[in-house]
Amino acid sequence: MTSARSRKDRPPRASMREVADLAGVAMSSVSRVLSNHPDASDAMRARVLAAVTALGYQPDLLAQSLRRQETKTIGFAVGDISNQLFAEIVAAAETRLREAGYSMLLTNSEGRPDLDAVHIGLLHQRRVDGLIVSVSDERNEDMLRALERLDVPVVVLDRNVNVGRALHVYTDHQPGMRHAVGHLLDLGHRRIAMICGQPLRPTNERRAALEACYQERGLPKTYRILEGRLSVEYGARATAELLALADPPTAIIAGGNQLMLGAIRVLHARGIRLGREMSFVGCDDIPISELYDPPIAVVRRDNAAIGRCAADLMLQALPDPDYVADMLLPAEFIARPSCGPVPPDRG
Amino acid sequence: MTSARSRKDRPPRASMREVADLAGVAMSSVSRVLSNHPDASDAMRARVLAAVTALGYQPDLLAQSLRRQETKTIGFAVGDISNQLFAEIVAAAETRLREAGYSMLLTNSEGRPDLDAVHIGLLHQRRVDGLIVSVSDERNEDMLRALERLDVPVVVLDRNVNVGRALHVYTDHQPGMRHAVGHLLDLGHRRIAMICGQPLRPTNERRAALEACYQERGLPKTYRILEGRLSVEYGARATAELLALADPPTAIIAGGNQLMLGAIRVLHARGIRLGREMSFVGCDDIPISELYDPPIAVVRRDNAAIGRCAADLMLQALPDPDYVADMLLPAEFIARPSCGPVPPDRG
DNA sequence: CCTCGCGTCGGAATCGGTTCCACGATACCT
DNA sequence: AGGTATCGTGGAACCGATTCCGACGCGAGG
Repeated sequence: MTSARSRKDRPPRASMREVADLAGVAMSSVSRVLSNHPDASDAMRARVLAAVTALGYQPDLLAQSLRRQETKTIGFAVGDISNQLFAEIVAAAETRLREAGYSMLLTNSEGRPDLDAVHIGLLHQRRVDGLIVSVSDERNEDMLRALERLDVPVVVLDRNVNVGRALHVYTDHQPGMRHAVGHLLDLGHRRIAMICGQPLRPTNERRAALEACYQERGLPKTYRILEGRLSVEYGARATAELLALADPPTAIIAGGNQLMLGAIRVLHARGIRLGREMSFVGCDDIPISELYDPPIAVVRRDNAAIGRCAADLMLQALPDPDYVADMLLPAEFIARPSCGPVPPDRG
Repeated sequence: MTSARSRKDRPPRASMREVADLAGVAMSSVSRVLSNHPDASDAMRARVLAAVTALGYQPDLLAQSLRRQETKTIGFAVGDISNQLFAEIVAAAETRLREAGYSMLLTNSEGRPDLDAVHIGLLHQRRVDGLIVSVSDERNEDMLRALERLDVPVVVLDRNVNVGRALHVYTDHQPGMRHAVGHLLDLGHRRIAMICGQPLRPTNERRAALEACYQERGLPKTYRILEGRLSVEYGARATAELLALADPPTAIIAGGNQLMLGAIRVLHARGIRLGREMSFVGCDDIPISELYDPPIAVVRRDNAAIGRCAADLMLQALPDPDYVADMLLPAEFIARPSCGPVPPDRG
C-alpha cells in the first residue's frame, strides 16, 4: 500500500541507450533531439520525446561533462564559510552562477594554507570550469603552484595573488579606513591601535591607510599595530593586551568582523563603555554593530556585491580565456557613537 | 623570463593513455599501479610511477566517477547559506565529508520551495552519492517527488519529511523551549507572544512547547502566535504588530535567529528596554545575543554538531543502503537578563 | 618432456553520452 | 534523365578512466 519503497528495488534510471531502443532510433538521434540540433525532423522529435517521457529519462551530467569537456561547475575555495562575510559572498555568487547554469563545488579551508593548496588541486582534478578562491596566505608556495597548474579561469577575492591570468575582485579598503582614522584623529585620538589578522591584502590596505593618515597630518607615529590571526580568539587576546599596556590606546580599530567580535567581547566584559572610555571602529556591518549599545562605527562593504561581481567576472572569462579584468569595490565608513572624544584625563 | 604564461599555451594535462605510452605499457597496467592492485610487479610499479611523475599526471575524477559509478560527491541543498545557522552547519559537514574523501556540491534555494525541487533534481543528475537537504516547505509536491526519485542516501535536517529511506537529524526543540516558557511564566508573564516562521518542524515544535506549558499549568490560552516567514523583515514587522496591539504581550519569543534580529531591531529603535518593559527570548546563540545590552536569553543548539551529525549519518549510509537512523540533538535554554519580571503596571 | 599453475600483463569492453562522417533519399536544376 | 545539393539518419569513434578475461612466461611436479 504505502509507496515507501527502498532505494534498492527502484527501477534503475534509464540511459540514452534505452530511450533509443524504445523509440527505435539511433542514440545519435536522441542526442540531437535533446540538444535541439537542427538535424532532427518533427517526426523524430515526437518519437524521441515520447520515449523520454515514458522512461522519465534524464541525461547523465557526468557523462555529458566527460564528453563535452566541460562540467558546468565552478569551484569555490574559501577560508571559512561560517564567517558571515564569506557566507554572504558565497550565497550571492552561487545564485548568479546557478542562474547561468553552473553548479558550485565548495571547499572550506578552515584558514589553513595547506588545505587551500590541496583544495585547489582537488577542484582541478574534478575538472571545474573555473575557480573562485579566497586563500588564507598569499605567499604559500604549494597554493601558488596549484593555481599555476590550472587551465581554467581563476577569480581571486581581495588577495594579492598574481598568477597566470587571474581575475581579481578587490575591495578598496583605504578610503573607508582613512575616513575612519581621520574621524578618530579629528576627535582628538592619537594613540590609536589597530588589531589585524594575517598580512593579507585587506590587512595591508587597512594598516597602510592608518599610517598614511598620520603621515599626511605630520603626526608622530603614536599608533600601534597588532598582527595575528583573523579570529575571534585573537581579537579578544589582542584587546586584552592593549588594555594591559601602561599607556593603553584611546581608540581601537578591529580589522575584520571576527576580530571585532573578540574585541567587543573583552571590552564588554570589562565594562568599558565605547565612545567614552574607549573609542572603537570595526569592520563589516554585521548585525551586532548597529544594535550594540552604543552602536558601533564600521568600515562597511557590500558583501553580496562581492559575490555577484566574482560570479560575473567568471561568467565573462568562461567563454573567453583571454578575458582579463580586475574589479575594485568600495568600502565606506559608517560613523556611529562608538567613536567619541578622548576622555579629558587621558590626553 | 617571467613564468606568467597564458592558460592557452600551457602543456595540456596528461591522460592515462600518455602515461602508458611513455612507460611503454598498457593502460590497464597504469591503472593497476595507481589503484594498488596486487597484479603489478615492482618493476612495473617503478616504470609507471616514473612516467607519472615525469608527466605530472593526475587522474581525471570525472572519468573515474563515470566508470566507477560513484562521484565521491555529496549534494547539500540548503535554504539560505547566508544564515549563520546554516553556514555553521555546512562548514562542519563539509569538513567531515572532506576528511572522508567527499566533496560538496552546494545549492542555495533562497527559501523558495520550487528551487528546492529543482536543486534536488539537479544534484541527482549530477550523480551525487548522497544528499543532505534542509527544505523550506515540508509539503511541496515537486520537492517530495524529486526526493522520491533519488536512488542515493538522503539526510534531512530538522524537517518532517518522510520519503523513502531518508535519515533525519532532528533538534529536540521542545525541552529547551519549554524551559524558556516556564521561565517566563515563573516570572509572571501570561501574555507571551511567539513569532514564528513557516510551519516547519522547528516552528511546530516551538509552538507546541508553548502551548503545552500553558496547558500543563492549567492556564488560559493568553498567549499569541504569529506565523509568517523566517526572515529579518518578518521578525521586524511582527514585532511592530505586537507593539501596536491594545494589550501588547509582556514577553516575546522569536522562533529563529533571523526573526530575533528583526525583533531586536524594532524593540531597539523604540527604545524598549529588554527585561524591564519587555521580556525577550531568541533562538540560536548568535554573537549579538550574548553582547546585547542586556544579554539576550536564547534557546541554543550546537550548530556545528548538527553538521557533523548529518555528515556522519551520510557516511554510515553510503556503504549500506539499508542503514536507517534518526538523530535527536538537544537544544537548551540559556537564561539571560532579557527576561525579567512583569512590570507592575502591566499585570 | 609435457603440463599445470601462478604471477603479470595486454587487449577490449564498458560507463553514458556527443559528434563527425558517410550514406540514402528526396528535391531541384539544367 | 542525370547530376548535385540538401536533409535526415545511423554507425562509429571518442572522452578518460576501470576491470574482466585471456594469454604468456616461467618454475615446479608428474
